[in-house]
Amino acid sequence: MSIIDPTKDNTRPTGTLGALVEAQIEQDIVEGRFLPGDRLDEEELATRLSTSRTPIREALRKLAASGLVTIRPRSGATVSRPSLALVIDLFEVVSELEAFAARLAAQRATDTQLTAIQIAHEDCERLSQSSDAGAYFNANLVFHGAIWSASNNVMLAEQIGTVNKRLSPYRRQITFHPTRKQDSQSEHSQIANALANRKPDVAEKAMRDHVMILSDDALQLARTLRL
Amino acid sequence: MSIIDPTKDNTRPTGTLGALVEAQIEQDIVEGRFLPGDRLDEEELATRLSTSRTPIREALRKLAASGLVTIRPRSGATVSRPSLALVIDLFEVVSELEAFAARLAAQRATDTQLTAIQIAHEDCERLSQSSDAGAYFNANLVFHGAIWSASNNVMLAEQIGTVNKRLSPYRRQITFHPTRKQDSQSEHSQIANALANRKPDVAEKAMRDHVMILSDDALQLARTLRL
DNA sequence: ATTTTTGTTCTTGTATACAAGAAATACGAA
DNA sequence: TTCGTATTTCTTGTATACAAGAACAAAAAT
Repeated sequence: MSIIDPTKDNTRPTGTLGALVEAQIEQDIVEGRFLPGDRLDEEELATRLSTSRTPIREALRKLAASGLVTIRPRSGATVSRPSLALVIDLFEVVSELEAFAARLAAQRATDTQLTAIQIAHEDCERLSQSSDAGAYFNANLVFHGAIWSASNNVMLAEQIGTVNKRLSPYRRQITFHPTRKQDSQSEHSQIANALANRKPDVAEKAMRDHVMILSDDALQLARTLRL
Repeated sequence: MSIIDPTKDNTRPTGTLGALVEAQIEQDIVEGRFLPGDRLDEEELATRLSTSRTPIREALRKLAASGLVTIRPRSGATVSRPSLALVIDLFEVVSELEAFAARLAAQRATDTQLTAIQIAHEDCERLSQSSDAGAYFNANLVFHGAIWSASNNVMLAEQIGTVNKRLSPYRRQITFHPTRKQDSQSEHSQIANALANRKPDVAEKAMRDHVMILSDDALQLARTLRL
């Protein structure tokens, strides 16, 4: 498991690498290379990212503020491992936010944004046939992201993104389910249609249901993993 | 303007003061002693809070992650001064979240939580007569907080709290309007009634409208302040 | 055997030193 | 004067040293 991407140049000595450090750690969590509960040793991270503890600490604080990391005073940082109850709460919040984004998108999306959604939808369609689960996961993210963006509410999009990052450890594995991809696609179609026809109520409901189903799957998984 | 509370002992040499530093700076922003746009000089804060730059920097990073502070690389930190468009977006998000919280509270609040809401409502009523605008502002916050908490969704309550902190510079001054307090109280009554009678739809709508009106007032103020 | 206690080690928390970029200022030319 | 440029100063970014609490392990007592 190589944390550092060998294709990237990590030898550059100067620059504001604090931000890079944060991005790197965040990626490692979101993409599942660090798992919930994993200890994040400052010195270990520092040597691994070839820097000192200072930028690491600052990055960890930021990630803690966003909820991705938990810091216990004098005890170090770990990847957040929220209780099942908290994960349920998070899903509840994100489904409401995404539903709201869909409503706003139906009201406000520009034509360009609508076509972007359509294209993302078609990409999903294509990849739902393929066996590359990771690719479908990413395409799915693009589809949802296009809607957040089409809500034309920057803060809403940001909030959804933050919450989604916290949920990604639990969401990531779901699309592996074979039948789920088919269902998901038909739900996407409903959503895309509602947006294209500018039906806020329909879009909102379709999106809420869609995310809720995802939530249920994720929660079932979380339960079997004895979260 | 004394940033440091003179009643507190700030001479203690040890302890995990990083958290205290963060809380202190956050308070200074939320309570309006630092205004949007104000520069947050690390060394100045360090001497003022009688510590070194390290804890200050870590606190500033955390606050930046929560949106209260903006850090431009190699240029230092300032209190975030979002554009009018962003403030509008934030209000839109928070009104939706609070509306959702009201809906959930109507569905799930325990009897104890309902009475807490009722008591907070009565406190508001009492203080709406008084001339102490700050006291009313705080009572109002308690009333809303009781509802967030009664939603029995920890993450939702947390999110609303975070967004509200970002808006506090713009919200704080509104309750000064004399007629507004009366209207606000009647809106609170509607909300409290809907919750007591467990009418989710009514509670949701009443809360959304209530927050929206506050938003409009705040935005008008923000406009006159040439945000 | 279990539990308590004590000591050691390891990690985090804080302070400080140094490096390096940004802002401000002063100077010179048009 | 005004603009451009060079220089200086100041602040932030990073590394490291030291302090202090927490986790761990070993030993002693029950």
